[in-house]
Amino acid sequence: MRPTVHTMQSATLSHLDAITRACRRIESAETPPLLAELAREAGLSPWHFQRLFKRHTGVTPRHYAQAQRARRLRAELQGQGSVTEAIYGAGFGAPSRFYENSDELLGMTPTAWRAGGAGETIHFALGECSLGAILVAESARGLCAIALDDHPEPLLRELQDQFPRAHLVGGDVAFERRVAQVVGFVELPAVGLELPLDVRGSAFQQRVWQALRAVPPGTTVSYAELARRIGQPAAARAVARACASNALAVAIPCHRVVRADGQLSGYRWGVVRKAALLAREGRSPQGCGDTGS
DNA sequence: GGTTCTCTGCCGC
DNA sequence: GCGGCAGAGAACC
Repeated sequence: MRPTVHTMQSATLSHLDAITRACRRIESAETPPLLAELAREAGLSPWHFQRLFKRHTGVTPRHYAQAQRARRLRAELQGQGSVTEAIYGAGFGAPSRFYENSDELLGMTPTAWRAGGAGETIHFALGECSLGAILVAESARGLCAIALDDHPEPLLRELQDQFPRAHLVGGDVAFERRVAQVVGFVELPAVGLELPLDVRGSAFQQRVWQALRAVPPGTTVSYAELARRIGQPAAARAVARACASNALAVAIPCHRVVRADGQLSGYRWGVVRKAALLAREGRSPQGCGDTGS
């Protein structure tokens, strides 16, 4: 667009482009392409390409390929073939390769996943709290969604998008008590939430969310600091994306992540709610930027 | 259990 | 910013 900025940004832009192409390449490949191959296509050395890839995506090319394979396995398991066929179809060299890590990949055996996962039942309920409408959803493994909005309708649509194949069950009286419990927690996060969480995400996202849960109420942390805490100081942007992908408001306290200067950055469920949550925890949203690093 | 591939720290240009 | 090496470790067969 503007030729004057060309020299400043072209390197970064072409990197992003090359990494995006590499991602698409990994996604479409039958078996994961070699690092050297991806690097050659990006016009970079394997070492440098590997570093760039991780800086921008938060994961290494291999991790990305593994996540891709896990996604493909879930898709294969939706089909009619045997579990073994699905495992081979997803790109595993042998069933044993998969079973070594099945718990990490699916959280259960593939047969159980197929039986319960695809036709999974998720109980949900909508309620009201001081922050507006709230939706709470729970799978057999634990709470899988806590979401906030001004109105209940978008929350329900969002839940349907999040679990398109699941059997969503609302209006369950027993479950209403669970919602009351969660609302109580949202009103007073310091009391803690003693409920199992069904946290679904990539290995990287899981690490970020785990680090978030270690941030105590009444304190805040910057994206950069959070990136440091998971041992990837250069991955602040990827950390921010992982925070934004959080499906469990307040339980995974992404509202406690603020910009390095203490200003509030975005919040999936609205910056106003983020400010309210922080104020409630005894942390004024501004002028407290020192995250104590 | 050996081989191949990946990843990272470090250094040089 | 980028390339390259060494060494450790993971993944694979």
